[in-house]
Amino acid sequence: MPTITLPDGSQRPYPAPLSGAELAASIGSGLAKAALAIKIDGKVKDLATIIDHDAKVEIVTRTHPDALDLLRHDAAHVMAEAVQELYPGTQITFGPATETGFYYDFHREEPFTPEDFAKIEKRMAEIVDRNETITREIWTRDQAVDYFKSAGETFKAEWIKEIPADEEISIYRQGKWLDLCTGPHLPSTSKLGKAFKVMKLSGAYWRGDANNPQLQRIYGTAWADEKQLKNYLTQLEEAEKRDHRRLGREMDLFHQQEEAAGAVFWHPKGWTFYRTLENYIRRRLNDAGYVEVKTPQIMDRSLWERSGHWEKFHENMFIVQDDENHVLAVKPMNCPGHVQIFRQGLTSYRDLPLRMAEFGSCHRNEPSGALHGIMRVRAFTQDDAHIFCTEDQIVTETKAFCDLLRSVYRDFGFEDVRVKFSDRPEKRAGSDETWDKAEAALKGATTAAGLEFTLNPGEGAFYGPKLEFVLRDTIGRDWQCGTLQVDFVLPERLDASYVGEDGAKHRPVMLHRAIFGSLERFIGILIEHYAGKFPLWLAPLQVVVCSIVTDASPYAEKVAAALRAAGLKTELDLRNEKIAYKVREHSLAKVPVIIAVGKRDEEGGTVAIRRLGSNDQTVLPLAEAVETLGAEATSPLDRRE
RNA sequence: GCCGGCUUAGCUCAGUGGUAGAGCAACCGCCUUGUAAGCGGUAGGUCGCGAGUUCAAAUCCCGCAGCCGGCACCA
Repeated sequence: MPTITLPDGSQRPYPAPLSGAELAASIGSGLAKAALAIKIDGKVKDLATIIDHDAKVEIVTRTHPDALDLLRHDAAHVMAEAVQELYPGTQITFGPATETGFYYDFHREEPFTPEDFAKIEKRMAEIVDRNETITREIWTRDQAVDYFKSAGETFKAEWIKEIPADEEISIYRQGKWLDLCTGPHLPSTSKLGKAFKVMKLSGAYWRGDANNPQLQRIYGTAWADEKQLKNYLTQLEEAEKRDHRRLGREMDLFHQQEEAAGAVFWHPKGWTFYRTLENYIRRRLNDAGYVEVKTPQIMDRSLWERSGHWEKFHENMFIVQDDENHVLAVKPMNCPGHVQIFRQGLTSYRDLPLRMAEFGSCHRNEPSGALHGIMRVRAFTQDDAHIFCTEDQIVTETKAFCDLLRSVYRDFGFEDVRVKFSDRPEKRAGSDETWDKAEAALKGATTAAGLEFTLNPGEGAFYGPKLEFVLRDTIGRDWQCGTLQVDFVLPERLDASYVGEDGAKHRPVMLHRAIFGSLERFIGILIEHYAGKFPLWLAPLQVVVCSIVTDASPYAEKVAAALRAAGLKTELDLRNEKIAYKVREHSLAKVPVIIAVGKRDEEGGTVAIRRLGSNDQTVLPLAEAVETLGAEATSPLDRRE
């Protein structure tokens, strides 16, 4: 005798247990038709699920927040069925829903190619039209293993053996096709609809391990209706337009070339931007009580051996050998160098915390497949610093860092910042006691800083646990930039010590921390975040002054000089071209302010200002324009006061 | 590093075995112009690199590199 509570709060008693489909039908025939699944006490289940107890139940239709996951998971199954029909001998493995769609990993000797996509999509549409009923069955373990083995599905068979004994083996059948799956699923393939598209192809390792065989992953996207699909595809195009590699070229910021794979050639405008960023953070660090240092690019192997980097990372380090057979390494990080500075002379507890910063130019020999524009490079610069402090100071230093970081991110328009806490990895240095201490300290400090975090188990650095700061850009993508890592290991290994109040030697704790992470990557993120349309204070070129007629050239020069005197990065365009031509060109180059001057302006002492993204102009007296733009170009550093 | 794709002029791209093409950009003229492309002309390429097949290779085969999309990695 279940009593069912619906989302509107109404309660319905039923004389006997009933399925989700029956429930939907009892509420209305329209709902029965639209129903895809039910959500019982917060869990999405098949429509065929029998409700035999009092429960809160929602009918999941296409517009329900949980519908997309369901549709996408079904799209994965429908695609797998299509692929197995089209390419006999292909083995199925896993196929989950993703944030924007789904994928399915297949094993097949012959590679799929993008030419297969249309064929697969067509067959998927046919399977939708066939309206195959989807049913759930519970099999015994042996039955399932036997079945998949005899069907030649070795991956599935292997997987079943590893499912914990107390879990049900559920099989979903649609038409002649079936898959091992926990579900839930739609009642039939027609409910999927046709708002899906097979998108791309890639390799993926069986169970995510590079030692395992490689599978072929086919990705697709799926939506509740055609409009959503179209909308998503448009969004992809928009994201492509703000690709930093494309904008970097169009805005003449930087280039890369194959003789220096994984490195950046900064052009004048790009380097101006870089320096703006560097100077900004330099001042923020200075204000926060950091000192800046510079340590050697190349240091002897022995130092890297002592620090522990050699053992763990030497394959990813650039190694050099000199004439006298010394083996050296180009620095992949700055911490060992900073410890060397710390070790010079005696340090008192009164000197702590010592916050040592460096714009450290590092090289890491990243795997070729990892490189990506200026976001993932082999030569990069960190806004790195190490805070040498006592254990007691971890909490206040962590809190101060978190505050600084959030304030910096806000200056770049990033309001939404999340924190991940990564604890001890399998391969690590230091004793379990040390790790207990480090993890407890960092957790305590994070909580004290008023931050919420999600746990990222086993993802810590080899020397200590870490916080990772993830920011969200204007188009909703997440980027991990900042980090703070507690390290009890390196001071020990490199023998850093300070003299305590008690006159005895103690080990300092090191906090490794960065806000941007890598300047190169952060610039890439900013380019995409702003789509190249930088706020005035960041723009590497702020104003272009264009003459409308040649006779106005002297006045244009005067205007440009006045802007430059006010500190604005200004260029002159005196070319013999129509003003519309110049406006178009500088707009495409994403110059934030275009000033056009002709005879009228010269006579009136005015300028016509056109802002990027606007089709209007504002005519202002020159002095007023200089003042307005000058104020707007002020760095947030000077606005703060 | 692994899987798949790609690489032709500065950029975007056409060209599937028979003398390398287009648009835009560049350069040179004309035009003196009021807010997103005025007009005309000129120049520009060892078709990523190397080796092979062929009378003949941008095109077919092999190797390598780089890039793109993922996977794995990310101190």
